[in-house]
Amino acid sequence: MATDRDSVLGAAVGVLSRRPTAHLDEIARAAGISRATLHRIFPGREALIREVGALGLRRFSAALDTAQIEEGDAESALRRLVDAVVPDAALCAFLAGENQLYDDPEINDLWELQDARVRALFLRGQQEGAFRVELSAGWLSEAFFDLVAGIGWAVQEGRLAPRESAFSLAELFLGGALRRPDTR
Amino acid sequence: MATDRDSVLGAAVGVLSRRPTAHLDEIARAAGISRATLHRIFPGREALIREVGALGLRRFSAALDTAQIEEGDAESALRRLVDAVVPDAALCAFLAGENQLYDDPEINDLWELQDARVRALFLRGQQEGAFRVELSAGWLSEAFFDLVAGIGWAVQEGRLAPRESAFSLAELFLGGALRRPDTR
DNA sequence: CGCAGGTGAGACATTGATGTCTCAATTTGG
DNA sequence: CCAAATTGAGACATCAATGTCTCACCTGCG
Repeated sequence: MATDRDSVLGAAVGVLSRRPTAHLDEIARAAGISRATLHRIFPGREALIREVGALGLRRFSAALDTAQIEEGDAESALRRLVDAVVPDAALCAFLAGENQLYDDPEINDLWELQDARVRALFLRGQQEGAFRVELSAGWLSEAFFDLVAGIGWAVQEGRLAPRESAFSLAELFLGGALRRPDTR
Repeated sequence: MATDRDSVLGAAVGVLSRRPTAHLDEIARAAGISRATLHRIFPGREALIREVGALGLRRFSAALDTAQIEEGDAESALRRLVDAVVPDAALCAFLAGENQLYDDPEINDLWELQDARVRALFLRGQQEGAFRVELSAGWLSEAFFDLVAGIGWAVQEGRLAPRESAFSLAELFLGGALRRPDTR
């Protein structure tokens, strides 16, 4: 039963992260069920969207836990976070595109909580001297999420190999595009 | 007349980049005109969306021209591009969120053209030894656009000061989040 | 075999946004 | 000052997506 819901949610993510306005028909077909059954599982479109959003936030939160971002040095913590979050990049892409979700106070609070954890990581890294202080922790946090979403889109549309995605994200975000003349 | 269209398009961008599904009522009000007049200027919602998309691509193309990205060393060219594109970041945010636009072959071709120019810039930079070769030019190009869009959203929602936006974009994208132990 | 539960297909009704029209009010231009 | 043109407000019609219902069918199970 729970498996059923989750598999439907997974299919919904695949469709909605690309086209947030996809019809229920399309989502149902992607999930391999009929529109009637989709309605039996989720009372309506709004409920479905909210469930997908909630799933995304749960997964993101779980990734923060898995990566233990509060532990160890900040750079290593961020690298662990990249590895933990990349598998759910499509879900993050959905979250990034669906601003409307944040009208819901419950969703919004949950998001604030996770975002605060990421900001704290960057702030800690700045205090440790690992991250640059010229860029605000808030912007680092937001840009990180933008790039995670970008990874999700690129992988889904076949522009980026899944195997390369974690490396591409971590290296660009941490090291930037410029080649370092020296480097240890 | 042309001014009229453009000012309406500007207002439409402000609304649509945040909520791509905003009603025509809302867009008309944001533009300070009635829904009837909006309809007189643009035959329908689809036409309006397409016009906004076309405007975005024209502006982006103009930014590439202004920055003369084919001239000089790649890093400087990219810094010029950042300065040129940041004022139109909201428009880029709209383009990034409206995947549906790329169903239109005309829009899609125009996009391909601009994207190719940016990719060429990164490729050139890699050959010059300025940009890292471990990251594909395609990914650099895409990530750059993701961050431009992120700048657009962050500025619009007041999370980032407009004055800081060009700096934040250029520094994060070029130099990454890590503090460089030495630097030149 | 027969029954219960769940599913898919389709037929509706409903709803909300969009497209179209009219008309009075205002502005523009001579 | 008057005529023409433009606009805003509102009343519809239209249309597409959604929500709801029915019913036949299959599947699993006793």
